[in-house]
Parts: sequence; structure tokens; C-alpha cells
Amino acid sequence: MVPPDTDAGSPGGALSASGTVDTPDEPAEAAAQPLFSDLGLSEPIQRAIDEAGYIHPTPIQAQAIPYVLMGRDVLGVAQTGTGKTAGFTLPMLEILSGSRARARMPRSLILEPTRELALQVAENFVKYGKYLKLNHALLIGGESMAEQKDVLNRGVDVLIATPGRLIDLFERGGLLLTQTRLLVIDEADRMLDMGFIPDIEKIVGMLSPLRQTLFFSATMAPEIRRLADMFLQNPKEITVSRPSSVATTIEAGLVVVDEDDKRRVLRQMLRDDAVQNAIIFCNRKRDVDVLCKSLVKHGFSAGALHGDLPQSVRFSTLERFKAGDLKFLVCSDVAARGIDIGGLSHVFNFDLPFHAEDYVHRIGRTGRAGRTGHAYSLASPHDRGLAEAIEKLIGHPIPRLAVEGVTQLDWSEEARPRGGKGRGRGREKDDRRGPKPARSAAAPAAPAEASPAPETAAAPPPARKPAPPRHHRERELEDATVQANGNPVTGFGTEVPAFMLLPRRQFTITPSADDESTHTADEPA
DNA sequence: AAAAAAG
Repeated sequence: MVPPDTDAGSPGGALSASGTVDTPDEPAEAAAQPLFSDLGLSEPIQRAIDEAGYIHPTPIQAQAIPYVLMGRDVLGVAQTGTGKTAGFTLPMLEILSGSRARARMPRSLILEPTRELALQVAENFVKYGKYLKLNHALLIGGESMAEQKDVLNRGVDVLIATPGRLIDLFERGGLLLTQTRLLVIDEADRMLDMGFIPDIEKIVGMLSPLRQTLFFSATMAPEIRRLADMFLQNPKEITVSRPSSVATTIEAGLVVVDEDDKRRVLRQMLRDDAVQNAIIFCNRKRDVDVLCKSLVKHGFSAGALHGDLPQSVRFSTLERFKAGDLKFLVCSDVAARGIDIGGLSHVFNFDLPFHAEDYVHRIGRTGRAGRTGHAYSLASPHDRGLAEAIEKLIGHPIPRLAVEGVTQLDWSEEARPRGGKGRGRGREKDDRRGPKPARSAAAPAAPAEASPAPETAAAPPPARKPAPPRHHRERELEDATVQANGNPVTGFGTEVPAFMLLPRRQFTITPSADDESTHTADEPA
């Protein structure tokens, strides 16, 4: 029911492809591929690995497992998809398999930044611990605390937690961490981004200094390094992929169109036969909902995932997507990192992420296990800064992607004035919203059915202003820019520069019958 | 700018 977990290792011999591509820093020792059976794991664990179909450990597994078994602290620089999770769950199972837990005193603790990740790690323990008599508990928010308390009272070997709920329960006295001798801090960079570090420090302070600590982070920024120094003792450092690098098995592309055309262009892209399934990222929770509803309305099999949804819905949506029941998952950055879904053909960025690092994390959801992934991003001209930050980080430009029937805009559009003072306020779905002129105004070349107007049905008809004859110099200047780039102009806002009222070519989408109103507000300020 | 995580 759950597809093969690409985070757990490489099925059969597929490793060499993803392993070498993803790890330019690794010496080329693919000739002598290690075997799981050489790593010193005991028979019950080995049997579970065999049954899961894994033969060769991934580089991080091959390197980390022996050191964890030795009792060393480990500092792992690795992203999910490198096999990191099994890299710590397998040796943990081995270490813990000796004895049994006592009530309210978990023997090991794994900290995860999101509930989804916690669940994923729990699945890993179920999978590889099936022939062991160890138990685990999930301590996460959004679910009944009474139930979690019960499990703790029975004694757990592995406690998998998100920081908030753990501290909450600890302060209520439902938990003792004095016997916890094995600590995993996963996705430390993410914890940092999310402001969890004070919580993590607090939790680490509750643990005995006589412990083994495994610390993982996708990047090794100075602040992360400082934390690692604080939490770890003489760690074995393992790096399996360069931070901020994008695996070359991902084909990336960028499509620049008017903000208001993004949904329509996306639908066009989703209809491509090559798109088997995809995660679609938005920057805002509200936009996740809006986009998902729009897609469903247009007949796409899509589900939404973000942090404001009830936990039960989050889990079930994720499961349905993993099972292939949903073809598209529209989500916020709740799923940008770590969530491991095998066999994703595409990742779409409906919005370019605010932080360039997140681009790398998002698109890393595809192109796993040696298969070529596709990461396509939509942007509007005013996202130029975001795009440039990303391109700087990854060290090369994101190539423009040709989409049939879509005429792309040029970055120079960014210079266009946007909106007035009142923008972003009182943006209800009503007609009070500021006029939305200019776009499609004076676009005689555009046939009616290709007009974007239906997309913004709730908006009043564009207020047509006659082209002011003033600003002639400006107009000529802008026009020259447009000519030079060979791209059409589009605009929005309450002030309409003269150049925008010039005749322009409308972008065209293959007209389709279902392309009717999915009114959503104009884009937020 | 936003999202995530505690209730």
C-alpha cells in the first residue's frame, strides 16, 4: 500500500545511478558496493531489510551505521532521499534490541520538525523492527494526549516526537527522559528555520549527558555547526551530498507569466501525459486551498496539505496521495522537506519559494532513486528577485520551459508599477476590491475565449481608461523594451502606465471547455 | 512576505 520507501535504501541495483549523481563529493568507489549484510546488523533486522527488497545500503547508510553501532556520535549532512532515515533507524534497532523499556522512560528519542516526518520515521521502525519486540510511540500535536500518555506509561523503546508536544507532556510530568541514552535530532536546519532551537536546547538539557547523539541536517550553516558542537561529543562527520546542490537527475524549468494566468498555465502543464503525479507547492496556506479547489473544479484529482488542516486530514490526504488515489498534492512548505514519497514524476512550484534554500528542498522531492524528475516553476515578472536568488544559490540559471500555447513574459516586466496603496487590504471575495484594470484591456488581438477574464470572474470588468497621451517619452521607452524582448506586456494595479494600454499579444492557452470561472482573488500584496 | 509547532 505504501510504495517502496526510497529513503530506506536502494532497491536492487538502482543505487549507482542516484548515488553517484547525487554525491559528487563521494569518491568513485561504486565498484565495490557494500552490502547490508556486511554492516553487522543482527538477523531479525537483516531479515526485515531483505524482505523490503534492499540489498545495498546508500552511502550515508554504509558510512553511518557502523559508527552508530560503535556508540559514536554522528553528525550527518544529508537530505532526505539519501537514505538518512534508515541510516539511523537500523542501527538504533540494533542497539535497542538488547533490553526492554520501563514505564514513562523512553530509551531513545527522535526529534522531528513536522508531524508528517515523525510519522514517516515511525513507519520505518515498523518496517525494520517487525521481527523485534520493540515498541515505539509517536508524540505529536493534534492528537489526543491521553492516548499518547497511555502508551508512554506502558514503556517505549523509541519515542518519536515533535518538540512542542514533547515539552508540553514533559512539563505535565507524563514523561521522564533520564533513561534516554540515544537522541536523534533530525532536520536540524529545518528546526532552526522554524524557531525550534530553544525547544531543542531545553529538551537536550533534560537528557543525561551520558548519551549518544545523532544529528542530521541538510545544510551545515554556521549556526547549525554551533549547535552540533554544543550537542555532540567527538562526532563522526558524514557528508553525502553537497548542500544546496541540485541533483542532476532533475530537469528544471521556469515559466514566467502574469500572476493571474498561473493557474491556467499550470493546468495546461498538468495535462501533459508525462505528468504521472506531482506535488504542487504554494507559498501560502490560503493559496493551497484556493488552488486545490480550482484544480478539483477543473476535474483534476488533487488534495490539499498544509498545517491548518486537521491532523487526520493531513495524514489521510498524504496516504491517499502515496497510494495513488490522488494524482496531485497541493501543499505549503509543510511538505517541502523530508517527506518521502517515492516515484514522484513532477514537482511544481506554483509560487517560487521565499527562501532560495526551499527551492532545493522542494524540487528534491522528485528525481529520486535514479529516475529523472521534473521540477517546473511558475513565476510572474515581479518574482525576479526570488528567481535570481535561487539561481545564485544553485549556481546556474533555471532554463525557461516552453509550454505549448503559452507566451512567456520577460523579467523586465518587473519594472512595471504594481498596485496602489490600498492593495492587500479588505480583499474579500466581493466587488469592493480595487479595480483591476489594464490586464487584457486594449488587447484587440485576444479572442474573447482566450481572455483571462473568466479567471477573475468576481472582479468588476476592467476599467478601461483611454490611453493617456501624456508620458510619451516613457511610453516610447517602455515600448522599445517590449519590442526588444519580443514579449507581450501585461499589467495590474490601479495606475495604468501608458505603455500597458498599447495593443499587445495575449498569451494563449489551448482553449478548453472546462476553463471557466474559478474565481480567486487577485494575488496578495 | 510564510509556514511550522502546543492548546
